Amino acid sequence: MANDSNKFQAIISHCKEYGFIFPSSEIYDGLQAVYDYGQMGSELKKNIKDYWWKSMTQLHDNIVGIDAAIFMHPTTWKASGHVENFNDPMIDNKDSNKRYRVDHLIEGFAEELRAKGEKESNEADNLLGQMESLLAKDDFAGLKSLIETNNIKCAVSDTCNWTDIRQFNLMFSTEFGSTVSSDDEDNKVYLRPETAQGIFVNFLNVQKTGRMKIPFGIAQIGKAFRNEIVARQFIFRMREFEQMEMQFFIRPGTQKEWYEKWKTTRLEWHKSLGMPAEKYRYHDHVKLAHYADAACDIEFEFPIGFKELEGIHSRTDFDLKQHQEFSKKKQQYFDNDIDPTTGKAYGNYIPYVIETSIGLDRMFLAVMSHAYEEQDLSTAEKKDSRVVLKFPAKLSPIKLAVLPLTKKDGLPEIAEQIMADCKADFRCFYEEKDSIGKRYRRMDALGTPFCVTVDHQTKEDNTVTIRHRDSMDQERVSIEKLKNIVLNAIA
RNA sequence: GCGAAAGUAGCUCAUUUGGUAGAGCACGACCUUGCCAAGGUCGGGGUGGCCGGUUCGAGCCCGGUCUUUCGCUCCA
Repeated sequence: MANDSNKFQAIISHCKEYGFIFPSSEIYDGLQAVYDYGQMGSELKKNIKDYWWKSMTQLHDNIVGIDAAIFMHPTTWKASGHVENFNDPMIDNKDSNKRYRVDHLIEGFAEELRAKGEKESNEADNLLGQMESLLAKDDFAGLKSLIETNNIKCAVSDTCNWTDIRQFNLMFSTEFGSTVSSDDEDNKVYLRPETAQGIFVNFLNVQKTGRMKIPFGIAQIGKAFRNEIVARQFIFRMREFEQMEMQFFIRPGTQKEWYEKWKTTRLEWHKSLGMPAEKYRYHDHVKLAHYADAACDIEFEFPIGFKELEGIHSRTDFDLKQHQEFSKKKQQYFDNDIDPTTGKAYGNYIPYVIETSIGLDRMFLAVMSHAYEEQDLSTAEKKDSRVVLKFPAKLSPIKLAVLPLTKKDGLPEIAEQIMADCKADFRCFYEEKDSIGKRYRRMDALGTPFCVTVDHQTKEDNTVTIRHRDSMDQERVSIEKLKNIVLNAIA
């Protein structure tokens, strides 16, 4: 455990030192739980994105992508349940540090009263009535004094030593329009807490304009924002993060089989990157969210333990039904296929939905923490070690480093020529400083799968040595074969 | 939010009891070497997180504050 914690720290340091991830606004002491991707990190992140996008859209005939705005009509979040379910006033007991939802605390107390007798039962009704009116007015001071005058205690500490009541909003909000006052509720818009709703509200647009037939999916990659109470553990839980989601629309009654199919498909995707199977496990949800009839996580073994990486949810027709109700626009699909049991078309229905939702930043962390390796290369004569990022080649920020053995005798010129030949096809990096060994190690630390070295023999026979990151083996190949070797490895 | 620890050069760290900061790596120049890091010479770089107090004098003592890490708490 101590070791893994050290490893996690080492990864965080490595990410910063080699330009993968910086704390946000670091010159101002950073901003809690917000991070920036640097010159290497943004490449790796983009490569993960591309791999997901391609496997979802290009390799599935019936899945298309969209890119919906982060701002959405405020009613969206009433329909989705986010406004209702995730902005409860909370209160902490200072002695036990236990946090309660204010309504739960008071309701619990009322239940106790009710159990005592008729007189107390009336008091309870009175109490709940007061609570409702205070809640409706957002009168937190009034609610606190209600708790105190009734001497409502914490079940753990048995004291009445409470903090002020605070409102925890899951969603970030801002004002729409440049001249409105900030307390005007009508102009309040939210930064989306999930990308899914952008897909749901475009369900019919995509279905009709793309002439999509059920079953079909809509994929999207985008930022989402959540006011986590505690956001920590590097990029694992951030307030601003990026999701890669796919909503798959299906005929009602088939959700079980599609849920199972996507559960399997998604795990296969992870394994297709060469990540070991034992690093993954399913975690089935027992307590389901308000919109789901089945849900599981694909967990990955990070250095901080097994944690959620991707969620697969059977969301029923909850979202589309809600949007139909709030928008007063039908969210139905007409299914022309023949139902074998009735001999007639399936007709109109609101589709059911299977969601696959993976955190891009978490995927980044998974790839990074699996790739990171500190190796002891000591021999009897000499102590030696290296840090290597064993990324799958297709995800590596830099694919090929081109290194002239010396910076004279015309070797840099040949190296520049190789650069010119390759850089249109994949990311290359040129370096002529320092000893060749040092340059190899630097490339290892960035996860570059191939280094080619131009030496004096190159001038005679047009061959170079290509050095493989993981094995550190070298082989001599002709320059003209180089590009294909790399292209094959990253295909 | 609570508790604990930490904050000195880009990085990793030193500076015994308070006397105005050093090393290695990294970086720049030059020389040397030339297929797996750490050769030589020279050089640039620090208002010691920030603010205040004690003191003739503070990186070191005291108070506050910010940030980070760990644990608890919370989490669709």
